[in-house]
Amino acid sequence: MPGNNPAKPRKSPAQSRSRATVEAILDATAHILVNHGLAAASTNRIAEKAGVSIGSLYQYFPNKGALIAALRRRHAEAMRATILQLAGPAASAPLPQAVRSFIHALMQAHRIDPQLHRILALEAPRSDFADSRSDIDHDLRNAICALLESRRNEILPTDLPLAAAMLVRLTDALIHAAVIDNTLDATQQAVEGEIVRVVLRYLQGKVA
Amino acid sequence: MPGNNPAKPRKSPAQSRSRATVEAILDATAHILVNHGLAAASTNRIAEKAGVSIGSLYQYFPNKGALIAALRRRHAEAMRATILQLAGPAASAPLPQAVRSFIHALMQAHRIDPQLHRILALEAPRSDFADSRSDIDHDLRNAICALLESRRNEILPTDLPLAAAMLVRLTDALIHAAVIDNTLDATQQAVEGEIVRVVLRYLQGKVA
Amino acid sequence: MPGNNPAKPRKSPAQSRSRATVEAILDATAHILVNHGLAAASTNRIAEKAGVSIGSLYQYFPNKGALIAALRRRHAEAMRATILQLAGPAASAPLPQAVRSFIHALMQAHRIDPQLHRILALEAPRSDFADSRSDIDHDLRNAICALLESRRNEILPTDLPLAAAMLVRLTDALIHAAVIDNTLDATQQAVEGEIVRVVLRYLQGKVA
Amino acid sequence: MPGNNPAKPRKSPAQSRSRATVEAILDATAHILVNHGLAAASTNRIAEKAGVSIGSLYQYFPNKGALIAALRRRHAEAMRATILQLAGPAASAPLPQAVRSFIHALMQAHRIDPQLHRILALEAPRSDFADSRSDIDHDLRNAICALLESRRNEILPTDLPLAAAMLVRLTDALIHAAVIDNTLDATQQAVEGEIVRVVLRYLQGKVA
DNA sequence: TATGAATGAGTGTTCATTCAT
DNA sequence: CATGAATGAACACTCATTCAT
Repeated sequence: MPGNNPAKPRKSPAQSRSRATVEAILDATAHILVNHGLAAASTNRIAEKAGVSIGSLYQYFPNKGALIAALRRRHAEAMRATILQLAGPAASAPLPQAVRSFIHALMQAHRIDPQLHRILALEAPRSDFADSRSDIDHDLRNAICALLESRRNEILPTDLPLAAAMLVRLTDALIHAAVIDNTLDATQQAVEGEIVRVVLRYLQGKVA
Repeated sequence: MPGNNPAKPRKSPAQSRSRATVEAILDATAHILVNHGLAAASTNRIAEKAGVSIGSLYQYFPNKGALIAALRRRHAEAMRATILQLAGPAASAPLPQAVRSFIHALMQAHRIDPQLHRILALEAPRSDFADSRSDIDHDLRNAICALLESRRNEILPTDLPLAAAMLVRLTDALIHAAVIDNTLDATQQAVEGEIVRVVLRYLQGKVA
Repeated sequence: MPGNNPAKPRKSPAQSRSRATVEAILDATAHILVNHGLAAASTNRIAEKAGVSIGSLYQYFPNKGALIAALRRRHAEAMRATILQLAGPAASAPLPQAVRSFIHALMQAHRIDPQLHRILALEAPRSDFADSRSDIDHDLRNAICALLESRRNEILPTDLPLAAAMLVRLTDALIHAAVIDNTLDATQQAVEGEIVRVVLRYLQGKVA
Repeated sequence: MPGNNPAKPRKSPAQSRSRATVEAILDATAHILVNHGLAAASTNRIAEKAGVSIGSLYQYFPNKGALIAALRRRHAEAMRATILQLAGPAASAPLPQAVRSFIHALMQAHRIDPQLHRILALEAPRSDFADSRSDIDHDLRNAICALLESRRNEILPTDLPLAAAMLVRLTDALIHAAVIDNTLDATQQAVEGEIVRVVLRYLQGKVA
């Protein structure tokens, strides 16, 4: 009998409705950010685009900053998942292969929604709330630092935390240039190879 | 016409007054951006700080975007001058020395007004695509590309425009991290040396 | 009909549940008014505090004004009961004693929940003209008028309805100052004595 | 020649324009408070009624509270002037005459704009800013206390500060009842006489 | 009958920009 | 040319109330 399924918890429909609303709001936010810019992303416009009343938006997000932060979190989570999936297995491979996998994973992660990534990374105010960008960077830094330490006798740099921090910034900047700003006048494949070379030469003085 | 001296004056005092007013407005803008943040930089507040009426501000700048753009231009010009002065002479030095000078020049340029640079680079909305940041980057890219080409037999990369573009982005990102965000947990001297190593190993496979 | 006991039950549990819900809502309203102020007393917050859904709140009260009015009524009823209990027996006492008892009863009534009384009396918007404050004042006025008339040869005022009305306002204002606003810079005991003197001198020209 | 009068200071027209705008805003505020109540007095509505843009309103008042406070101040000033003018001369008269003048002055002051007075006294939130009501009460209390002290051997009360405070509250409440709420069922003249009697009997045990 | 997600008119306030003087 | 009073669209956010479930 439809409409009276005792297996489903009573609260479930309400929860799924809520979740759908939240997703619609986040989707609308991303859409407006990407297509009209941060300045155009007013809460009223977001609500309208989401097909939801402004009151509903504020039922789920206490203020605009929290909304942006949630979107940031969602996006960061997607990137993190991609990175983990693609780079995780390569952590124990020989260094050149590990670096190649890592760079590839980062580039793929940046391809999830490059325009959104650009706005969240560059324009959205950092001081708002729960900066997930620094979170992901921090995790990455730690992971890379560990990876370097496990091979400290194969590599040239001695201040490993510094090397790790620099690698994170460096790769991030180059990948942004390649994937997001497209200011490198070269195919993304070519750039990927060149980033690998930058990193391997920095770490080992050679590529192979 | 009485007193119409075609040499230069007559108009000059007015022009120098104008220039002084423009400078006062730009100074006030920079001061407020640095000390109170982008959100506090309203045109009325800028005019007040500059000791000028809001009407006068709009006599010199058609809108707020033009004001920010002018400040950006002025700041970029100061950086460009610093870079030219410090790195120019080293262009013909041996590669390691040239790289060292270049990196040092870039770091000094970022030390002119790091907080202003941060806001202009990351927070202030760029009004149109033809902005001064890409200008300075473009010039830098050309200069470096020329430098690489004049030593194409000493270096490993073969796609020199790509290498130049990557070096610009890479150094900029690392210098920002060191000078502006201070997120590298190391002294600026140490970072400067490490950036030099990244670049030289990328170019030559070795530092010396 | 099985189990249909005509005595009282069947309906009673539902009614008592209703009453309990209403009481919970009124309690929550009073609590929020006293502890967080009128501005914080939103219907949603009241419902939450009462452990009831916002829908249920509107099942029992057609709108917010009715809710406040009900709370006002409940509070007035409590005050009325206190006054009746404390002042009733003294109605037939000699005038000075009667006045003393009356004033004391009024002060005690204002001590039931002074903070709530303050908000209901001063801040909460009165929805319609037929409010309980005028009710209690009206009853009081009549009672006092009767008391004065039964002693019209002992007292100075001749327009007894006017005297009664003035006494009600006068005592109310002074008790508010003493118990609620505490703006008299004197102990409540001292104020009570002084109010008695004001009243007795007005009625008799002397205290004893 | 019209439009070029060098006798008038340059800033004068601007100042008079400003003053007119401020007055218009305060007038509009008072009008809306009186005719539509506190709840209807939104800043946008006030600006509209004043024939002024909402921006202008905020040029002269930093927030709504300051606007209400300014209105309160203006009204209190008018009342204070009336009281001073009518009661000032009587301060040195014999007590009965002084009391009569005082009460009369207070009643006249409350007749300036009774409805506005009612809203400012009862509904407008006290916690906002510069509570002029307490100011005027405080001044009154001090004035009356001084008056009582100069005649301490003619009067019955011994705690003069308390007596003064009570007289202020008492007269205020009775005048409100007479002039503003009109809940005394008597002519204002009759009430005025009766208030005088309350006060004189309290102070002297007799009226003459 | 109870629930709570959803509504949307309305609030106080800001600020880039204009224009009469 | 300079002034600064004036503008008003726009913003982030609230809350009494409704209604599908």
